[in-house]
Amino acid sequence: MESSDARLANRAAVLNELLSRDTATRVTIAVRTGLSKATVSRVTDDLIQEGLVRENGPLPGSGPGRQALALSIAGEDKYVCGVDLGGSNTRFLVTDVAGRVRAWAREATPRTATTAETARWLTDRVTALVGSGELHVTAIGLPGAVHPITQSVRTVPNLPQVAGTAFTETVAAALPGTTIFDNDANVALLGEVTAGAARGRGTAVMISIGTGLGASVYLDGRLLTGRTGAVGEFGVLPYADGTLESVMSGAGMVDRARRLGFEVRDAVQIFDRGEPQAVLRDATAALLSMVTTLKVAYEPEVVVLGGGVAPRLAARLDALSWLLDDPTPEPPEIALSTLGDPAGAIGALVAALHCHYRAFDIHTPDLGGVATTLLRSLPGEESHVPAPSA
Amino acid sequence: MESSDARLANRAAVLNELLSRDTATRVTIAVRTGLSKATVSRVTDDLIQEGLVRENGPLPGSGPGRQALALSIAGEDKYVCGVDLGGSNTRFLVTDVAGRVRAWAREATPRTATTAETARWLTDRVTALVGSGELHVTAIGLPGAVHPITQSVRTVPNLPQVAGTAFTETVAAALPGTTIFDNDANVALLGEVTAGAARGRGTAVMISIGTGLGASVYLDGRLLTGRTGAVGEFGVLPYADGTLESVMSGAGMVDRARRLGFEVRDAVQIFDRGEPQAVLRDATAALLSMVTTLKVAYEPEVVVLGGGVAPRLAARLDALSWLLDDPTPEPPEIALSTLGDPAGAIGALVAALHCHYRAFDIHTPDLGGVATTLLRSLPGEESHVPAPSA
DNA sequence: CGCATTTGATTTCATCCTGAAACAAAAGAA
DNA sequence: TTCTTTTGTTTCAGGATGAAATCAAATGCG
Repeated sequence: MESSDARLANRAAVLNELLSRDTATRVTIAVRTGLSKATVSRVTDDLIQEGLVRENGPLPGSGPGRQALALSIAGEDKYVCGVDLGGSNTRFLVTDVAGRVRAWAREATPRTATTAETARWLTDRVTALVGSGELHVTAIGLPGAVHPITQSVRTVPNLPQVAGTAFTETVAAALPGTTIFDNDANVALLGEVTAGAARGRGTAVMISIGTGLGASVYLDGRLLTGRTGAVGEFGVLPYADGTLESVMSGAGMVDRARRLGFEVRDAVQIFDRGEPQAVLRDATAALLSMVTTLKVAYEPEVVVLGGGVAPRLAARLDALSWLLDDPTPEPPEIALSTLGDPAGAIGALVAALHCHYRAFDIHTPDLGGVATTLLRSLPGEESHVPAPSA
Repeated sequence: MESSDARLANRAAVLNELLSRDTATRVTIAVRTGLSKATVSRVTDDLIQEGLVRENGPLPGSGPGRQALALSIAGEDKYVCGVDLGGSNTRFLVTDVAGRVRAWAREATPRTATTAETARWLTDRVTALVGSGELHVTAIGLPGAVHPITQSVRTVPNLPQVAGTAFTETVAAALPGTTIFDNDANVALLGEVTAGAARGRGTAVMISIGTGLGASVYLDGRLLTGRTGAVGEFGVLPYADGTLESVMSGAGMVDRARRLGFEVRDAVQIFDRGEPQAVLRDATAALLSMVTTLKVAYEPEVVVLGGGVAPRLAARLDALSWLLDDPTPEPPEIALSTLGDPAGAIGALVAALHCHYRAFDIHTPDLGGVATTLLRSLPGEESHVPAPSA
């Protein structure tokens, strides 16, 4: 199938318009995209033919004149899935291709399982959540560097069974449709850029402080992964007599506290107690150093702090008021993740949607509208599996 | 003037073909670009109408058949200029819009002059070198961060008189055509990417170690400047008890050596003597640290070392064989600048050419051919001013 | 109730651009 | 001179767009 360049751009424009508003007609699309009514009509007809768009009933008109036909994204039974496979918990999110939520879940990750068992567990959960729907794309964020070409996974201290290509290949083989993998920090940032703290920003950086330490970079409208997917592994950089990760990651802080003779369960506890002070002070200083490096490296508009420890760290940052003596003319905003823990699953879902439409040569730069309506359908419950349909 | 998208792309394809080969005909262009003969003919006629392309005499044919008409970039009298305004020396390079060298010069920068005097000095030199030609674009690299929108210059310890907007505005007002400014490390990297050590690479990073310390980033085919032009100022990052710049820049090394009681003229002398060892050791370690940071931040295909000290440092790097124990799966190549000191002027000239053609909506992603032929016309002489033409 | 008005969607038509193919031009070879 | 070969132009069909005319359907007013 070969089509002209302009045609593809117009298809994308029409479809993006449909994705961002929940109700649209041919005329409103023409006005918003700047295309002529004729072109919109033709493109729309094509999209309907291809099954990407559906003509709903007539829209009740407000004034005189013919009733407009409501258009919407078709494919209530075509599903995409976003997964955030974490070191301790895993979140699943299933929507149709318009981003309408179908099911979600949050479960403990089987930490001691083998590669095959973990893969089986994950695909079983996805299959169960998808139910009778037709799964088109699954995007999985996981705590390791994912090679963008080979999909091989590296450096996974938290979840060693997914390293290499065995896990990704097994999962991809067991799931219908396309399966893509990416670093969990990357998909979390994609979530924040699409619908969270970095919404609408052209360039943003996210520091994810969980068990480990990760950074991810969104530059001029694209996630920066690097040739091997290792971009953002700032945790390995030397700091003091260790690495940044050893000082400011959750595991690193707990480790240091224990060596000082403190009994601690997790990093959050350290913050809540305010002890050991040395660990807290060093972690804050390390974060400061990391933000400085990120600033020089990318000049982001905003630095998003994410992960379980982030809210506590942010409070300390404010106390230091380090932003005030920043000599940079236009310093980045510092923001907390607004999506919180589900950011990864939401970002993975956004990646899955991008992937789905890319297969139709449709570039979907802004899924902000989709993601926002999606957010409203996600209450705090742990999981939701739809009743089996007839 | 409004034109279709495909038309612009084809214009660009034809013109890029002409820029990269010194001799071309309509048929060879059609073959190389994949366009049809008809389209090439039409586009070429347009370009000739606009004065961008010229039809030269018939090309002596090798076999039977009609003689082909040679085409070439028009505009022998339309000039562009690249300037590398350094802390101690300034290089000028003037070519026509096809990159054919017209004049060049290297002079000591007037360090104690005022802003107005420096601007006057620079514009006088450019005007003299341009002579009777028609200057279209001047690109100037200077040792400071240049705000990409306001063109305001920041952080210029080496050349304080160009800070702010006074210098850039004065120069732009005094020179005909368009004048653009950028950081000197950025234009040097543009030179290396176009015709030097990073030729043809999609992503590359350059560390420029001169009096000061600068890094520049070329990512996926574009120079990364950041919102305010401050991307790459890794020199300000803290290192040991100072900053990276204080440890591994030329000025910083000299300063540290003198504090240790050594009498040194410049950093090169420190390397040649091999003393003070502490200064050398720290500088090497700092470079190592910087390369590690750059690797994590961008995963470049190649790291280019430039600036006067670079060759000496590179020798030490080899001795450390630090590349061998690099745990990264695909570590970047480390390369010395192959353009050397003129890299900045060449890169500035490339930027000027890009700018010139961009005004015609023609994107020139690869000026490698132009820059290479340009290199051959640049012998080691200090300057060359053309004889005044009638 | 009939008809003008208004708004939505489609169709028609002029325009622009491309590529394939036919055609014209020019040079060398037999 | 005539044929062959290569270059460059012209012609024509095929897509695609936008403006405008046209068709379609709903409201409101006399």
